[in-house]
Amino acid sequence: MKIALDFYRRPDPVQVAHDLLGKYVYTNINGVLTGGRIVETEAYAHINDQACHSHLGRYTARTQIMYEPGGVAYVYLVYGRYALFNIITNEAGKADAVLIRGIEPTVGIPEMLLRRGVTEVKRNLTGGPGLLTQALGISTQHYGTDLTGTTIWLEDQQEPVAEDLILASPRVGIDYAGDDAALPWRFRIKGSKWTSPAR
DNA sequence: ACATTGATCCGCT
DNA sequence: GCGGATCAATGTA
Repeated sequence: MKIALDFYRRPDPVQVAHDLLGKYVYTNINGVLTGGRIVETEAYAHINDQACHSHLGRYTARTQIMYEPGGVAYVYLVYGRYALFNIITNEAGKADAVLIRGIEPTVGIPEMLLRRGVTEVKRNLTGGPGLLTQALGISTQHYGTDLTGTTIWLEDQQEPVAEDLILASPRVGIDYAGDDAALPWRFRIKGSKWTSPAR
């Protein structure tokens, strides 16, 4: 089942990030299907969260898509090298987002190896936010893509993740956010070898 | 128009 | 465990 808009438009991005674990993300780019199971996410909120690009109503050329109704892709370049794939959540004007940080590859593995320029199926194929975008072929040209369309979409395969397998911890790489960096808004499936290295 | 800064990854120690 | 790559977006003037 493709995930419908009401899933993304719920008001709490932390809940959406939590619920995305165990779901599947697919891309069909240049006619090639690739995809995998989501094992790591992070939530960003537009209020009371200095780490979020839209915090306190910042509205710029980069962040304008965040103010759309939930269910579109927010892709941006970080450190001049890596595209990061976010899902916009909540209703129009409430610019929340969930960053997809890690997936377990399931479909189109040969193509993903090719795109990543590696030969082994191990963590550095899709385990990390800048890596899974390369593997899935997601780039900044997918900024604003409708996630209920046929280029990038998510599916619920009815494989819920047991609550005691979900690890909530502080987000990484956002020291500039002050106290908000301590919020436990990073979700991982315990024991998955496809998440970012432990910290 | 210019200077600063990252929601990261990789290679070397 | 640490530092460098590398550049678009953002803030400041």
